[in-house]
This record gives sequence, C-alpha cells and structure tokens, in this order.
Amino acid sequence: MIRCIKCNDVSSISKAGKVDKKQRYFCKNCNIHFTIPEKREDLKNESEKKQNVTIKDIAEALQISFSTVSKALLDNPVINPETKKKVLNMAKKMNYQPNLNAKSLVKHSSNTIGIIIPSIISSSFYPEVLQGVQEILSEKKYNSIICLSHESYENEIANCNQLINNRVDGVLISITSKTVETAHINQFKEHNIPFVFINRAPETIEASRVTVNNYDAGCKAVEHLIEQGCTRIAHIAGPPNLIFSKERLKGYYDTLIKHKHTIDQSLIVYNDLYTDNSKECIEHLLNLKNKPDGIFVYSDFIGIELIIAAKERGIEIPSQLCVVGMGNNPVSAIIEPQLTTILGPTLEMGKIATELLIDEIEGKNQKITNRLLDVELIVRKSSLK
Amino acid sequence: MIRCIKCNDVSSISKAGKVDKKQRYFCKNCNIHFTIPEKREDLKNESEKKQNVTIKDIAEALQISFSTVSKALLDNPVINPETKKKVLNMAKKMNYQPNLNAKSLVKHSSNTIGIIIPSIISSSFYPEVLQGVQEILSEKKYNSIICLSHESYENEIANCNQLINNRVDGVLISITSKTVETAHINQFKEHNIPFVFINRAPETIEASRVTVNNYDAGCKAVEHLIEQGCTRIAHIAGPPNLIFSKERLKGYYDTLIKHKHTIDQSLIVYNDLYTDNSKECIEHLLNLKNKPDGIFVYSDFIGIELIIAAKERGIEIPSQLCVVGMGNNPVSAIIEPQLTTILGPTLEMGKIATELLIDEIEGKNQKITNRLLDVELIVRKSSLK
DNA sequence: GTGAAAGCGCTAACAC
DNA sequence: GTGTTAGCGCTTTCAC
Repeated sequence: MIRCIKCNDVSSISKAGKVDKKQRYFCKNCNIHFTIPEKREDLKNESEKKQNVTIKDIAEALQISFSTVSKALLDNPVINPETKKKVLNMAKKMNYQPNLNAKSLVKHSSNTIGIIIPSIISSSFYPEVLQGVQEILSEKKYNSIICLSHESYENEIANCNQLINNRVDGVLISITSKTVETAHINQFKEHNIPFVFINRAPETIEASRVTVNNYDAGCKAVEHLIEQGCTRIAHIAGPPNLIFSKERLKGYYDTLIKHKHTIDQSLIVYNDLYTDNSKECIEHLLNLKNKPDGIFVYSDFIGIELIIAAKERGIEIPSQLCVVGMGNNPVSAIIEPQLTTILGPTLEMGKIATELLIDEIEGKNQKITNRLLDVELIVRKSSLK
Repeated sequence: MIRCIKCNDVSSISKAGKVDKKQRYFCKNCNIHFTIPEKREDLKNESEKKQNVTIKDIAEALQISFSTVSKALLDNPVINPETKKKVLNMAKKMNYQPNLNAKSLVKHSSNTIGIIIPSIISSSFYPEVLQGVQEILSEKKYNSIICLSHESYENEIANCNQLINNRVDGVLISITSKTVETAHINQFKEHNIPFVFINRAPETIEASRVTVNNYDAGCKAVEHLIEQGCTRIAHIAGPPNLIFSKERLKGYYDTLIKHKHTIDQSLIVYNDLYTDNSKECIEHLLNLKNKPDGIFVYSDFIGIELIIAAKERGIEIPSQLCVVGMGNNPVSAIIEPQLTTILGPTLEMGKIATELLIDEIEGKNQKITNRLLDVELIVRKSSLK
C-alpha cells in the first residue's frame, strides 16, 4: 500500500516505471512522481558491487548533512573544530577517497596538466625533461596526463583533443617534426587552456616557450671545430621545419662565414625523424669525394652512429675527422673515442616550463615568456686533434 | 512584478537570495523556490569568460532536447539519421568537445588507466615498456595517467591514492625496490580497480603479473660463463626484496651447483637502487684478493660501469674477466668490448600487460594470469674467450 | 555552525 | 523518434 508523499492519498497512486532500480510512483492528485526512500544499506543487498564511499555516506554515519561534511573536508574555517575532527576521523575510518571527476565538474578545473611529447624512447632527452616536469608537478600537487605523438601530426591532433576533453588546466607541448599547421594547438586558446612549448615550438603561435639556445650551440660547435683546424666542416641537421634545426644551422652558417669559410651545400644533410634516414645522411657525407674533416651532428644519437660508421670504414677519429654531437647522451662519454657534445639543461627545461605553466594557470603570470637556456660545450676525444 | 511559476500569484512572492548570479524567489503559497529562466545568451554579457560548448548549447541551437543530442552523439540507433546528421554537423561547427569528467561521473568509469613505475631515466627499460603500453592503449582508446614513484615507498602510496581519486579503470604497476608492505596496493581491490604487475611484483598479492623468466636468465648467464671456462663466477644482484633479483640469484646458484661449482658468498653483492651503491659493488668484486674471472651483472647499466672500471684497472676483458649483463641497453652494443647481455622483451611486456589489464577491466578475463616471458642470451665480445 | 538546494555536463530510464 | 527527468559526487550560496 503506497501513499502519496505529499497528499498521503492511496487511491490516486499509479506505478510509473523504475528509477535507479527502485519502483517509481505517480500521484494523480499532486501531479508528482516519487519513489519510496530507502536506506543506502538496503541497496547493498540488491547490487552486490561495493560502492565507493561518498560524502553522503560519511554524513549519514555521523547523522549530519553532507554539505557540512564537504566543508569540513575542505577545511572551511566556518565549521566547528569538533565537527571537523569527527568528519576527518570518520573519513579515514571509512577509507573515503574523494571523486576528482565530480570535483573537476563543479570547479571547472581538474588540477591536471597535459603533456604532449613526440617520443620517449628515441633518446634520454624527453625522459629527462619529464623527470623535471614531474618534480615540479608533485611539489605543486598537480597531476599529469602524458601523450606520445610519435612524431605524427595526426596523433598530435588527437592528443590535443583528448586533453581538451579531459579538461586539463594547462598543457606542455613539444611539437612533432611534421607539425606545420597549428590550428589544433590554437584550440587550447579557445578553451582558455594555457600552454607552454618545450624544446620544440612553432614560429607562428604566440605562447610561452622554453628552449635551449640553439643558435649558440651551432656557433660553439663550429667555432670549436675551426679551432681544431678543420677546414671542411659538415652538418647533419635536424628536420628542417623545426626551429631548433634552423637555429643550429644558422649558427653553423654564421660561424663559418665569420671565419671566412666557404659554404658547401653538399656538406649539409637533413635528418628525418619520422622515417629515420640517419644512415643515409651518414653515408652521404662519408662517401663524398672531397670528404669533410669535421662534422657537427645535431644529436648525439646520430653522432654515435657516425663514429661507428667511420670506424668501420677505417676513418680515424679525431685525426682524420672531428665529430661534435649534441645532447650529452650518457653513451657519449662511454664510446671510443668519447664524443664531444653540447649539453643542454634537460631536467631544468622541464622544471622551468612547468613552473611557467603553473604560474599561467594560477594567473600569476599573464605575459608571454621566452626562456632561452644556455648550452655548454663538453670537449672530449672525438674532436681533439 | 514577479509571479509564482506554479500558482501565478504575485503577493505571495518574496526574494530569497541569489543562485548562479540570478535572483531567486520564494512563494509562500506553494512553498517553493524558483528563479526566472533566462536564455543562455543573456548570461554571456555578465560573465565574459568563454564557456565550453555543452550538449545543451547544441540542443538550443538546433531547438531540440539535449537528451536527443546526447543520444545522437553516442550514435544511439534509435535516433533519426537526419537528426543525427544535424547534431553531428552542429557539434563540429560549434567545436563541441565532450566533458569526460561529467561522463566519468555518470558512467562510473573513466576510460583511463593508471601506470606506476619507479623511474623513467635510470635506463631505457621503462620507457620501452611505456611505449608498448601506449601502443595498446591508443589502439583500444584508453587514456593513461603516469606516476613515477622514484623508488620511494611513500611516493608509491601517494600514487595509488591519486589513481583511486581519479577513478581510473585499472592500474599497471611496477613496485619500488623498497616496497614490502602492500596495503596501499590492496586498496585497489576494495575499490574494484583491477591491476596488473609489470616486471616487479610482490610475492604476497594475488593478481595478474607479467614478468620475464628471471630464473632462466640467471641460468643462461651462468651456463654461458661456465662454457667459457670461468671458474670463479661472481654476481652483482638486484635489490634483495624484489622477486626478480631473487630469481636471477636462484638461477645463478642452481647452475653453479648443477656444475659442481662451490658457492662463495663474497662473490655476491647487492645493488641498492635508492642509494645507488653500484660503484661500491664493483669495487668490492674487483678488489678481492681472489678475483672472479666471470661476472653476471643483473643490469647492463652496471655491466657497462663494470667494464669501464675494469679497463681503468688494466683488467683485460674478456681474457681475464668475462662479463654478462642483462637488459640489452643500446649502449651494450656500442662500447668496447661489446657487452654480452640477456634480452627481455620490454615492449612486448608493456603490450601484454596492458592487454591483460584491459581484458580484466572489460570483464573478458576474470582469472589471475601469470605470464612469464622468455629471455634470450645475446653473446658479444665481453664474454667470448 | 549547520543544512537545504542548485548546478557542474553528462547518460539512461522512461513517458509520450 | 524525441523529450522529461533523475542522478552521478561534489562545491557553493544562501537561509536559518
């Protein structure tokens, strides 16, 4: 026998489907739908699945309202310290874990940042950057979602959308070597999501960026090779559409010109990260009739390949060929001969970019920042004649 | 002049605070609170912040109900194809991005898995595993949250809580070398979150795990060293509380015993990943009066350090000392002499564990699986007398 | 100091 | 085939 919860009538009641597994009723008099309130305990029998503890459960256990529980949990000063203590204890006792999805929904912010990087296995560069990022993140109590674009433009677009869907509070991004259009990145602006470029940035977008001084890297490398007496200096350059490649190349050019060397286009080759043509690049240079006596390679990884290939051909390093790499890959210090390299502060880069981003998220910094980090030449055997 | 939205009376109305920046009213007759409905456009003037597009916005633009929009977006077959097309077009036009937090809240699942690993920079092992994980994840349309525990037990506990708070659908975990208690991991069970161990697993928890055949690795390494004529075979072992260390050590023991070698405890040293005592381990072995003539090192990284240290002391490899590492670090193939190593399928490990986890999440697999992956000995110069 | 209620954006059960 | 409604777990405003 069901009574209307409003008019208390019995005859006017009809069944009206089910809601949340409970019978729903309709009162013709009052024109309202209702269900018979049950205690949460009773439900447990129906659905065996153990539900997560919510603030409502804590409230019920303590016989107080759930908004009081919420306030206590948020350390709202208006709440009685006694009550707060009771709530905190009960939360612990019941093993309460707040639902961050619900919180994000009402707060319009997720306390999470997104990270888009091209790769995690091709070198130790991005792992080190990530390490720096994570250090700041855990210090500032932010979470992260990491996306790998695998140097694919399509993946990068998908990653951007995913991060928007997840309503991240901000994004750190290092673009792929294929990224030319940037509409997908500009989407973040439409959604009021701040973003900071790490290491690789497009020229066309106005946004903060943290990069190493690639121009200076090119200068330092070539300057050093010239000092060592090299006269035909080649360059294995990075993907041509990435700024860092262009800048290192410009440093290479300018330094050669400064020292009145002639520029020989056959001494410049470009690496494609997606197809990975590093072997071809190396072969091209080593097969030249008029061989180079110094090579600045934009990455240690390929520098190491170059050393191995040269040794196989009986080319003596450094007496016949000096090699300078970049990145300070751990291997560089181990191979024979040890590879001269240019060191950029990878861990620092991750840290600085993350701090910058969080400042933007928290409104502490509005203006666009362009951080250029210093590089350092580490001279080793591969370039010491 | 405000009228009650129910009884249409004017005199019974009083103001009752504000809700969502709109005036709220109370009708004494009907005992109800209400606000005067406004169009969303009007609100825009008040709050300049551009809001994200929601299904309600699409519904309004199309003059249909938002649940129809929801169904259309979810490709519910009940919806008229015409309507569906209109909705899809409008969603695209308005640049609609669904709010995954809201979806997670309703669906009680986030389509996201959590990953807890100890480190990302100490070797290429975890980056490669992650690569495999991400490949499956993007194929199966899952997202991920990556946590780094930095070999710290406290961090691992915090990571577990974070993942529970984020309501991930499942967890991949590789425990720290310090993890002995496992209550924090068992919490996942209480929250109905399936988890799979990768590479490192505690002995005490019943859960699926994907590991390499570490016992066999120990056997293969020592067997090979014995074949090469080594008679005093040492072992640099991993952290003693990790199963993989124990198993490799057991392989080492059993193979020595099988070949009637005597066990000399001074030939066994343990690496502590947290303090990183690898230098001390190496020095201990190389300083022994009665030096070993073969060493099985549990990781290539330390194997490489060992080779360098031995060369510095003028110990000839392999004639005076054979070295076998494990992990097939890219450097192993490059140093001089090249390091013999044991190769485990890292990428595969990530893939298999992820597939296993997703199957558990989707209820396709209930039973606990214990996948043991085969290892392979790669013989190089460092162990070939 | 506490409680009631609205609403974040969405899904799904049900009514029509 | 479309619309109405409740509810996911939480924060926040306002009433008392």
